[in-house]
Amino acid sequence: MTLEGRQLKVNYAYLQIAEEIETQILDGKLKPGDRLPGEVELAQMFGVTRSTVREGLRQLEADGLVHRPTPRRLEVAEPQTDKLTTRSSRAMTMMKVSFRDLWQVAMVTEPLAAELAAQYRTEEELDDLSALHDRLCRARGIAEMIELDMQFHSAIAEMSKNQVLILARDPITRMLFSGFQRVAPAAPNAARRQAEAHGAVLDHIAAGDAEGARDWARRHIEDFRRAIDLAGLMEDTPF
Amino acid sequence: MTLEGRQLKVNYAYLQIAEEIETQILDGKLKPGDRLPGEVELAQMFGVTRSTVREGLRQLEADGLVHRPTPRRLEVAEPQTDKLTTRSSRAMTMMKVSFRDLWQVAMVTEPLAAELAAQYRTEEELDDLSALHDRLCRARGIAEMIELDMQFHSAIAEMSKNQVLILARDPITRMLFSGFQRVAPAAPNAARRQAEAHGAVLDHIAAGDAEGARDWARRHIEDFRRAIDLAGLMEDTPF
DNA sequence: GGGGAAATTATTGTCGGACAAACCGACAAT
DNA sequence: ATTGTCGGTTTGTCCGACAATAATTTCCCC
Repeated sequence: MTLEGRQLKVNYAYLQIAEEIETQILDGKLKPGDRLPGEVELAQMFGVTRSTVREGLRQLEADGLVHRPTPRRLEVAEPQTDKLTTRSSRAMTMMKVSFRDLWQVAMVTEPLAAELAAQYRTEEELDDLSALHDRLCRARGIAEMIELDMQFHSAIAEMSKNQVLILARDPITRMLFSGFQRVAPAAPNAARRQAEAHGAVLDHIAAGDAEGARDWARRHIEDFRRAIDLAGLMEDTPF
Repeated sequence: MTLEGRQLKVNYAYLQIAEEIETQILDGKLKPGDRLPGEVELAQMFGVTRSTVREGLRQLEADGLVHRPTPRRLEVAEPQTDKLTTRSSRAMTMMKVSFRDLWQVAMVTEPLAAELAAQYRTEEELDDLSALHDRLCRARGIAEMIELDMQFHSAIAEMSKNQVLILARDPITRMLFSGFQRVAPAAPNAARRQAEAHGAVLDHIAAGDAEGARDWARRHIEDFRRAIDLAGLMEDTPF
């Protein structure tokens, strides 16, 4: 027979504290915005020293479950995408994802975002997107163009009203574009075609034509690939 | 002119330490598996107290950048998806994502996974997947079936060899299935059709037919939607 | 009486030291 | 070669303290 040696976790005090507060947050007993007691009080509540409490709080803080709007106000944080996004990006850099991996996924997320945006966009968002597109057309430097391009895509994702999609695609496009930055000089006339594609996507979203928006978005990302291919960066690890 | 008041972040000592170590890890000066000095030594290096070092380490630990294989061995961790996954799931729970959001994204990730799996699968993986499918066919309880179903999908994602996709889809399917668990009883004969779809996906992956695998995966997820629709859970917030 | 300035209080970040428990590595014993 | 023992380390936790500063209260003036 085999004795299963499940790793039993020692319950350190600071971890217990972090877990306790975490469960209370996830169970909804503590809601975003709720203020937490001071460290001394917490220490008394849990019967440990302030140092121990602090270590636990540092964890929760890093987890993004609590935050300090001002240095001495500790409250339950509301889930923020950017913390998670940077974390994901970091993981991706460490696991040395390839350009191809990023592109393959963007190839399905961006068209989906466009498709949904065409269905759920509001007039106001449409105006913003249009303004963004104008700025992009007038942009000069390559770095600026890429930055605006990324914003354009993000704006579309926001319009989809799909939190999951927003969360999932953000780190991906972020990395893709930041990697693209080093390729851009090799694809000089990508700019015009890019502007063209953006315009088409914008039009279809404005018209509420989901399929059209999706198809143009797909074409746009495919185009992206061509530029990367041209630079011979598709295979190796870009970061 | 406008003086932009960019929020300058006060650099607390424990944050500086965390950042310093973090950058060294991300820059590759410290590689996964590298052992870090003890806390006292770190304290001396940075010229702070051990307490301060500890708070910084707690942060890095929560970030998943370092970990302790054994309590007194601190080393650079290699990026682990599960830490990130749970974090994403937590964020999604808190932002109360809807079933629809999850489904819409799964609707593109799962077919992509199947498509890539058909191209890059190895014989060994194929055997494993097949075994998984057999187990699924013989499974009795609903909970067990759902668990195996999820594993089936994860296995396919692994076969895609696309780290980005794996990272992105994991929290999504995890939530989707865990939510599905409460719907399942309402869709009694979903099981057979599910097994059928799985079988078809498996066959196409085995045959290296990317498009066939993709289409069947899509059909499978669509089917999923029907079950959820049936339970009237598509609109509201499931978690 | 209300609004703003000054003073007070509370809380945080950091420090230094201390202790028991546990782990690690090596050595001895069977 | 496996097991038991031992000492040196390192960690988890604790205590107490201090300066800086945000938060709160008090006070003053209009």
